[in-house]
Amino acid sequence: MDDESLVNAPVQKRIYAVVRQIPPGRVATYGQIAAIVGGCTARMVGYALAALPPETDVPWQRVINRQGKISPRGAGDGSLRQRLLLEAEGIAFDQAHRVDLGRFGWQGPDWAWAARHGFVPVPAPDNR
DNA sequence: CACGTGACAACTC
DNA sequence: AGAGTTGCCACGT
Repeated sequence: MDDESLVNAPVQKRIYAVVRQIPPGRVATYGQIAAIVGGCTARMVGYALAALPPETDVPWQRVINRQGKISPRGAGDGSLRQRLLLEAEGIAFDQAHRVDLGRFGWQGPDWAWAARHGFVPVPAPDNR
């Protein structure tokens, strides 16, 4: 089915698929997405999200940098919108405009889902 | 805490 | 068919 096509799909498409699996009220980092997709660097994730249309179904807003902060984006207004969207989902920002990845950090997609898309083996998401 | 480095893919002309 | 341009990082020292 289309799911398997994902394996042959361009990297960006795979990234979108993973980001789409992030549940509301949860945030993931570029590096995390990159690690799940595999063979992809964190920057590639940023590039992919930057190429997303304004009406995409991909929750790009839930993807933030490793610092737990929102990327500055070119204009800067987009960052504000992203923050509002996250707050609307229940994500809390601290005084430093940072999100506690330990609380809201996404633990990764379901193994069954990942396996279905050929995202296995998935690198250990910091079992901590 | 700040700076510099390392590193890729997709789109358009 | 090829080349150039554009684009929301992470890590170590």
